[in-house]
Amino acid sequence: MKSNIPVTSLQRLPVYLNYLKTLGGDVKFISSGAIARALGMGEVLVRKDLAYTSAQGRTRVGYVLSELIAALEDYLGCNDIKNAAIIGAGGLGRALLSYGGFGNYGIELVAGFDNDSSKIGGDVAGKPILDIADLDKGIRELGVTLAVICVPVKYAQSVADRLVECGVKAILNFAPALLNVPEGCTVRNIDVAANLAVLYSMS
Amino acid sequence: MKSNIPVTSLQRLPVYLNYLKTLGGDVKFISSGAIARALGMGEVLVRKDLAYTSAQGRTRVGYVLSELIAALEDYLGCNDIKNAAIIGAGGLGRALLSYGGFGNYGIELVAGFDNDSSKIGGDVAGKPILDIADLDKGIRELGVTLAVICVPVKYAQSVADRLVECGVKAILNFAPALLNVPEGCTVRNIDVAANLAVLYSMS
DNA sequence: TAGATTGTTAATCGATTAACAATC
DNA sequence: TAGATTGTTAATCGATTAACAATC
Repeated sequence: MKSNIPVTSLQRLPVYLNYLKTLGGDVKFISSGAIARALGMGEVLVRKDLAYTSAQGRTRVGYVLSELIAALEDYLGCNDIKNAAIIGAGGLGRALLSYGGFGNYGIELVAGFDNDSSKIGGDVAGKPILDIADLDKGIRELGVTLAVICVPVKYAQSVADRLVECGVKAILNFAPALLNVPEGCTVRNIDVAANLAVLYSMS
Repeated sequence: MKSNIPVTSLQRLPVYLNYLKTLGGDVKFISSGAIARALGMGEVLVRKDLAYTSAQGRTRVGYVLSELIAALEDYLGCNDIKNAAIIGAGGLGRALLSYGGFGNYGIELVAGFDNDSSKIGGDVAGKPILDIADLDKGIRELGVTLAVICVPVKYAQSVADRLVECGVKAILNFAPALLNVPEGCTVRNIDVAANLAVLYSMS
């Protein structure tokens, strides 16, 4: 959808946004050089990345901080509200339901799903836990387009199939499973243990 | 440490390992082509990646599955036991303490740390929750070299500083903060909300 | 043998960096 | 004006892919 931005650039945009938001209200302008120094990157790369958005720098001055933040938010779709669901209300699923950071990107968590009858009907941080047997109905009725899979690995593929079937466009998968999904749905796996092992191998 | 393997290759090794482990006990050999097809990648890339490990394929046959798994485990250090701690025993921290997947990579979770007196002295999944005031002492005594930061963003940098001070070599950071650490310590941030937003932008 | 597969060398592709003109 | 900064074009670098010799 996002024309021709490299994925690597796209992945850096939230990093810029995050950093810019930490700057106090007295900062009005910021240059690509200053951003680059703060983030330990090359300044040309910063300018190129920012150029994919609608941000416009001013020569001799840099970028107007508020405009730059707005451009990044706009590009990342933070102003389009998107509904998301957490599938699996175990420890991780519940932690994510309680996490407030999704709102920064226009993502609204609308429900969790689980198969445990002691959880179904309850809520976490105000978000209802629904019966995973009603996943399809719930996803459709709530207009969910993003999902996070936090179910045990053996259920992950069937959950993904049902999500795709219901029109979910992007899935973040915490189960250590390779999910097979058709074109039109984007999946990303996050394997915390593997990440830590790789970090260790790098050090 | 790992000579000259590209980070991109290194990050794929756990994916191969995971896939290979799902293959039933009746599979004795596997070719790079079969792996590539299953994972949707190019077969030359698979061979190149595997060549960084001690794996040796056999012409006409492929790799001996058990040998290949062993080579990957060896390369990723799954046979060196490394002690890890989770800093912050909120929802996410506790979920990670309960997660059994670390053992696959030779990572042993030895403790959680928190500042909440109602949690200190307790345990999660058999792992003790220690007082974060004693972080330095605990990390040193327990021989922790890997850490996962799950504390609120405002504490993240100071926790990181203390971890580095105590010799922690790799940090996985779930707080949405840019951590400043010296050479010799590797940090990786995981921002679940940003990941989901990027996925959405890609679709 | 013919065919399948590995491992490596060369070619391609894409992302990052360097150079620089434009501008205020 | 001089200097700082953007945005873009060209060069470099690194990772992926293609080609192919070796082998069983």
